Amino acid sequence: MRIGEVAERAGVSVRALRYYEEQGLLAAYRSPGGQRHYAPEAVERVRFIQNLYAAGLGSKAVLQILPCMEHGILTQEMHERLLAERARVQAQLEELIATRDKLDLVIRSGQAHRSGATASRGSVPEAGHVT
Amino acid sequence: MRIGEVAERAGVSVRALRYYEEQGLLAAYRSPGGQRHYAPEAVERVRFIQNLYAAGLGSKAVLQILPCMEHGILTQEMHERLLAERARVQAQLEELIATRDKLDLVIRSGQAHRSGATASRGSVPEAGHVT
DNA sequence: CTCCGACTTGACGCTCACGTCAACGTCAGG
DNA sequence: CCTGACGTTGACGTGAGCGTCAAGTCGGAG
Repeated sequence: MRIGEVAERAGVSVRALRYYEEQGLLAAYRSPGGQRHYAPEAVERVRFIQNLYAAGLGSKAVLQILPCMEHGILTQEMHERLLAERARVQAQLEELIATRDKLDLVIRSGQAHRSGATASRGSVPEAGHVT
Repeated sequence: MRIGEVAERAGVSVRALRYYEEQGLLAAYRSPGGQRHYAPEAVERVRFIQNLYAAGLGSKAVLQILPCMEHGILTQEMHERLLAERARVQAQLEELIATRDKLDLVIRSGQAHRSGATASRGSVPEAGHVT
């Protein structure tokens, strides 16, 4: 696959893919003319990179974590690093849940202040969340 | 309270508080000499601002959402806006959970490749999460 | 009154994950 | 060979949420 197709399938820009290569996150074979060609697995790899970015990790962190995905070899240091990153993700997760619940409070209290009946189509948060 | 105390209690920098005021997110009374003085509630307000930032909202979004926290009045437009933001937070939440689980997979598979016994002190992820 | 730490207003710097423009090369179809 | 879509490198731009320095002011203890 060439860069445009990968970009479209993974839902990112072409520029982003070149940036990933520049950061050492995503390798590409080159055609004789110099064009990048990617293996099909690149698409999922890019999606995972996006996940890590969304989790608040920077390029350096992603660069250190990504190799472990592929070959599954963990040094002692990498193992601790992964645990630390997992903990950060988990903490961020719990903060996000708290924030979501605060938003729900505002929405529900606002609901009480409204006059007419508003049909709730499943998007209105109910009390007692599990996830 | 003056700005330094608010900053310390809320766990942010003095610069951040001035930035919030600049963005209209956090009002402050002024002493005759021009120094900022805050009500005690400012601390929690700042924490909530941080929560919203961490949830990926920008200053504009926070600016529109914050007033609803205080007086609890919701226009139709604001209600929809809040629902939309909640949906985004929820989506981000689910992506984060997926990312965490992927990290767990890497950690656990790496665990299998290790030689000796590694004492798990509750920090090693187990299968079958609920939250 | 003096002193010193906390505060003030600018204003510029920084990081990061790209966006965007310029100028040019590649490649498959007709 | 020609065309047009797609690709290349290089470089500068962007936006947000502050960090940081400069030069001066405020305010309470002694």
